[in-house]
Amino acid sequence: MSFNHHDIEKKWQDFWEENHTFKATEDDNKEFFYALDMFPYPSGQGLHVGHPEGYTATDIISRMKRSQGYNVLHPMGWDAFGLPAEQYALDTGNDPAEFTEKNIQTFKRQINSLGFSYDWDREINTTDPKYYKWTQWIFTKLMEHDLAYQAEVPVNWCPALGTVLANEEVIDGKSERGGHPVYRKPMKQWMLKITAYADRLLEDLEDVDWPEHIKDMQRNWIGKSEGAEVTFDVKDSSASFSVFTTRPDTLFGATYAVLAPESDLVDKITSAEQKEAVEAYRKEADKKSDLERTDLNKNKTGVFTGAYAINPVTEEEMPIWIADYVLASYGTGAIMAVPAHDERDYEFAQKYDLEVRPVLEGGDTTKEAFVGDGKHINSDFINGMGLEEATDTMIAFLEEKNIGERKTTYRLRDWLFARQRYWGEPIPVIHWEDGTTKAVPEEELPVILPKTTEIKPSGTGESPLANITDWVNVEDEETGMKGKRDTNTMPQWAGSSWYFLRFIDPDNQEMLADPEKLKKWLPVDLYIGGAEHAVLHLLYARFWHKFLYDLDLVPTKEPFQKLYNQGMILGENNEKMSKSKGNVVNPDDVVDQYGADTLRVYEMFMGPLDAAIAWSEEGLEGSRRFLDRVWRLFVDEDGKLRDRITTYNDKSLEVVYHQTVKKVTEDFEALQFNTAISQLMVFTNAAYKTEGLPLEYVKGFIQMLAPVAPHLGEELWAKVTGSEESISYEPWPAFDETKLVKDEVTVVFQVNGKVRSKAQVSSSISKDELEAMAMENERIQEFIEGKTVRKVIVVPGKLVNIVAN
RNA sequence: GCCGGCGUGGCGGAAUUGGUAGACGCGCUGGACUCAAAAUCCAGUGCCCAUUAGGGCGUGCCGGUUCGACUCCGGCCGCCGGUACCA
Repeated sequence: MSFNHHDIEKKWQDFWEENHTFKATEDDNKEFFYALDMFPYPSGQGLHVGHPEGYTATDIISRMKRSQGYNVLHPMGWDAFGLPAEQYALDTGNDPAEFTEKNIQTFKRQINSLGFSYDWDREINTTDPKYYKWTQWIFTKLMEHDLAYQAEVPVNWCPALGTVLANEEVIDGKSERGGHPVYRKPMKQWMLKITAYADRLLEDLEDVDWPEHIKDMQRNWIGKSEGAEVTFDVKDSSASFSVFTTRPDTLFGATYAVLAPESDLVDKITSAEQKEAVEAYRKEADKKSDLERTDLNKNKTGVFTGAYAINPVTEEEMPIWIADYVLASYGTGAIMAVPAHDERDYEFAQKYDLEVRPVLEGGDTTKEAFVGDGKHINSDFINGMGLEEATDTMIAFLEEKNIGERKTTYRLRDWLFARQRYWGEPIPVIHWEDGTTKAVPEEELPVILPKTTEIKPSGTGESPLANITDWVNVEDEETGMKGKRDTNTMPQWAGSSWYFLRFIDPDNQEMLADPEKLKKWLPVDLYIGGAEHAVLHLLYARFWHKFLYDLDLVPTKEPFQKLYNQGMILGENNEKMSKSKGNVVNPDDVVDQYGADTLRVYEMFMGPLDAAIAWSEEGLEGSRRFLDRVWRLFVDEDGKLRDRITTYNDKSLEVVYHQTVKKVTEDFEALQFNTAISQLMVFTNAAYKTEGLPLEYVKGFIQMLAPVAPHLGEELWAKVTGSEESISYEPWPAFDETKLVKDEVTVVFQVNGKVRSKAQVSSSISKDELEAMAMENERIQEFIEGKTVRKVIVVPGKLVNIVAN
């Protein structure tokens, strides 16, 4: 007889709900633990088998921590604004709010069917005005502190659709839907000045317990780079321009300069003869998207402007070119080219026959650029110096002459925060007829997203909100001044940048969260989610958190102390699961056929949490078999407790039990669930081979199993103890260090590093005794006969190695 | 190209202050139970040679350090993830 998962899973899910078993306690005598999952976007597809992997991991930790006497905050919510709902609305004419609500209900049902211990009293939804009031409020605070500003930024404008498209909606310069041409068009956009926090976002990575590769990805994204800014005068002109360089020490080798084609300076300096060529080139560059410009980087192109810059140290003339290998958006949008010591400049110089002047020893600049360190040559006052000294000397020189300075730049750019979409948080701003732009005051928040039956493109590039004139047009009650609401909405990243704070105090009407409560729960102790959010979500959330920290609204510099990324679950054919490949596993089917506990055990047992591993139906069956085996160990065919369970302890399971408590506890803590489960199996196998099962061990074992298989855990606990309480708050089992060691251990005897014999010995045997035993061993004697023993290595309790020749 | 990670049986994976390689599971083989099958329980299972006893080989490849290397060092090969005219 095996257990009926349909019955017991329903029974305990109902029990937990009725008793609010997982309502977070806030007892000041206990420690606080915050275990968080990246909340999902509730897509129409429903839950994927990948979702429960991370959710199960945090759930196991949450359940163990409750047992260990912590207050545990383990919440769930919905990141429910997003493009798919809007596209669905556009296609079908349905309300995205209704569609989203339906999806949420599906997700919630599926999540609950898996037995996660969420405190649903704290459920939040980013599309709920009670929630996004505070998202908007944070935006107004950012405005107040000059961290939100408007700028002209090019967008993907599709005239045929009358709308602006996201990058992922543009394929080869055409709209994904309809294949219409897409152009880059400058539009006024809200930007957030995340660059003001670049240094802190970089430095504070040192303080968090995150996987090193994720930290690296963030470091690369921020892309701090140190060097100097140098000003160049343009010959026969009052104009000048600055360049950023990481190698100011090579200034003597700068033989030409390049401006980004978009640079305003180009108009001023281009000579009459070159005007036509320059204009033609700029037009070409304009057509290319950023992606194309960087993609097609093998073949550099450019045009001479006819103007010359003066090299401030050599005072020689340097031709000024424009080329799209120089990006307007990085540094100053202009470079000094040192072809002898920069690969890109070298390639360009070769193509257009520009001078290559080596200023460093080493390498052969007739063949390729030399980018290493070397003694400076052809460089006047820095000749003979190495990289560091030459750089410092050059910067000192530039600063003294007032033609340059030490400078740090970042790859990180400001956050484009506006979307020309309907389904998002409205930007809480009014543009008044007197030309002023003001944030909506706090008491008028939230600015509610108006309901509409027609979500259609405005045709102007503005969001569909522009069509809703009653909503757009406002009048100041006191002064009668007229104004228009901003029709932009926020990107999906907005709501997810602070949701972990709201979980701490989800119903607060007065503020985003009570500081006292934040102090207790923050930072998040464990945050698990997919690696696809390694950069953007985590960087944005850190930025907002630091901003709120500066306003004294949150108590910690960093939001997430420990981060972990679950891996991907692949299809049985080892490929990414997708409908087209027909290898998608639906969690509903698994839960129906094998039960939630089986799914949880299987996903944790597959391998390391962060690995990408293929699904295996046979492996899944094996996990169910293990749970059945556990059930039968304690329960007989009639559903009665087996009389093997006894209060008498014959000690036959003592060592393995204490080892199991130690290993499971430590492995759970380290998120090594596969080896923890393996240890539970080891105990089960040992228990099958012995007569009596001490009650104490049975209870401890069930407690360790329960975080992974909670329904079975509760059911067995009720049967074994007769308790009517949940197992959730029973104190976690402890192990006794002195009982971990067996009296007898197997040692191996080696000759020249090869195992030749084994022996059972008392674990307390001395080194000398062990050595003597080895030397007397018959097999060993055979092997060392006629040889001279050179050395004997004895590792107590492990081995003896005899070196002989 | 650069950065990060990985490479262990038929398969998923264990084992790192250097000390019995292959825990645990899957699969497979045999046995018990059964009229039979399924399920279950028990046993075996890295590869090669050998009837056994036993021997040899073995953690991507080549080399090194060491009494002893999956683990440390040097050099290759392959795979995965991230990222890229970032000056």
